[in-house]
Amino acid sequence: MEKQHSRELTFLHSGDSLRPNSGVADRTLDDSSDHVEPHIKEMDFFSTQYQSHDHHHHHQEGNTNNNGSSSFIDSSVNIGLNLLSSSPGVSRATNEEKHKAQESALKMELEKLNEENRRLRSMLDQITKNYNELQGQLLMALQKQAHRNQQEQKDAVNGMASTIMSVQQFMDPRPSSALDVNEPSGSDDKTQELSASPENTMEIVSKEYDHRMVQNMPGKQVSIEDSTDQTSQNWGSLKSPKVDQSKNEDQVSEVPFRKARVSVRARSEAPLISDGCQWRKYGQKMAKGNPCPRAYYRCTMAVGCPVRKQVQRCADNKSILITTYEGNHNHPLPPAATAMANTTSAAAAMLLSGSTKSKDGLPTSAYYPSLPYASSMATLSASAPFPTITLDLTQGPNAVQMLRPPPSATSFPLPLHGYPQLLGNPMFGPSKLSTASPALQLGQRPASMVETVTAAIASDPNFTAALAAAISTIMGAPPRNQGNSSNNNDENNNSSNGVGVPALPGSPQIQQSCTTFSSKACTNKPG
DNA sequence: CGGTTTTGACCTGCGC
DNA sequence: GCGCAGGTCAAAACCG
Repeated sequence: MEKQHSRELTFLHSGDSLRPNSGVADRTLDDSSDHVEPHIKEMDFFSTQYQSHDHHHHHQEGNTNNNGSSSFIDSSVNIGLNLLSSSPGVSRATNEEKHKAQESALKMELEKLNEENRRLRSMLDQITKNYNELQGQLLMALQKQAHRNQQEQKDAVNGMASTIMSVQQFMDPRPSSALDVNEPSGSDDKTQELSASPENTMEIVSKEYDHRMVQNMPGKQVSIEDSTDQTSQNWGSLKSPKVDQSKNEDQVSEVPFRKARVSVRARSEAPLISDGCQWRKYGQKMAKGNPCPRAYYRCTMAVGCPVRKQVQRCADNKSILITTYEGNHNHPLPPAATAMANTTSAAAAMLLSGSTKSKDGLPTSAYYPSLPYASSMATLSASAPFPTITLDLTQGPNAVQMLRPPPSATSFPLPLHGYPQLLGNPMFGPSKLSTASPALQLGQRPASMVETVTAAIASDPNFTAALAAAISTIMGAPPRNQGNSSNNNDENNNSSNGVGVPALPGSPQIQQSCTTFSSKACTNKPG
């Protein structure tokens, strides 16, 4: 079991080289240490892992040789084992010695375990980072494609020029961020806002985007006195759309879409999905039609952070946890949180960009014909006050699914094929394997992989959230891009724009107004 | 002691 | 205008 986690982690770590034929690793371990106890294997594996990570990707990279890398720990571990198991009949003195030896061996093991834990953590961090990076690239690619689609539609429909314009600006990383950022009078540092972190930049952009949506004007006019105030303004604007709306009739059509909602449903037994941010609960309410209370959280990572989220279990299926994010962080985010933010932002961006084109505001769904999964994302709910995107991670590979009745569990395009690294993702593991349609999902092949990874990572909600975010994003992207880009650069961070996307430490265009995991799919009432 | 959670009250929007 | 429901506030309780 544990051995398997390790393996999974290894693959994840090596990232793109994740392959179905994990048997290689199996063999390596099995051959070299068949008689060693599981936990020992684990240690061995981890350490190996770590080494390979730090130096070069030893064997995992493609070298199928099974020897080598496991010697280090094995030897040390074996010492303890031998001490433990050898010699049933000896004198007392020897026994005492033996005990001492055992003690020391156990201590050593403990220490090693601790070390391994630390290493694992760093590995997880790295993995998360890698995912984030990939995600960012994918998002960019996504945006580009969406942009293209819009252009096409634009050609087809001229009347929508203004809205498309706003979308385009939204898509364009540089201008938008540059626009608003330059004037954070109240904020500490423009430079900080600009470059400090991807998140920041994105925040700014998103804010601007909000305003654009509200005022239907290309940016910057809105004075962003203070990032905090700004965002809170946006937040407030949610409640009083009519005020802004009164400015212009044209905007009327936009108003309902000012705030996109990204609804993500995921199976989780945990009361709360840790997404890398710090939250403070500020309220709880019983929502109509749902026996489970809805909890309200506020981001406390920064003083004025306007981001809030709602958490509620689905009335139909209480194993499904629905989390709703709203607002933009006005502070740097940890990797895990970034992933989530990026994902929801991207989804919302897609929704918004698509929504701008549907003047009816009808519950349309296919705004991105060329994006198989994205198409299902951009679904608007006519009844909802805000456009809502539902990232349904409780379904199958069709994980990303917007406000649509889930297709029968049998249909399986399995985009995962294109995303080997996803196979090891806990997000799919726990949900699918344990509940929905186990066999169908990943059952036959790398099922074990998923399971093990799931088991291994399930304990780390942060990681889960991050991966969930990454996945949900990836799922919305065309498989090809993913396959290519994934391999390019896990470690290469920002500079690695295999996709040809502007480097940007973070996709500025992404972070839009608000991201929401809403419960509309299962609990919300129309109205 | 500071931060978080709990929980009832309050505010606001919306439908009738 | 009234009632309902969603969302927020804020004091008290709780926790590390």
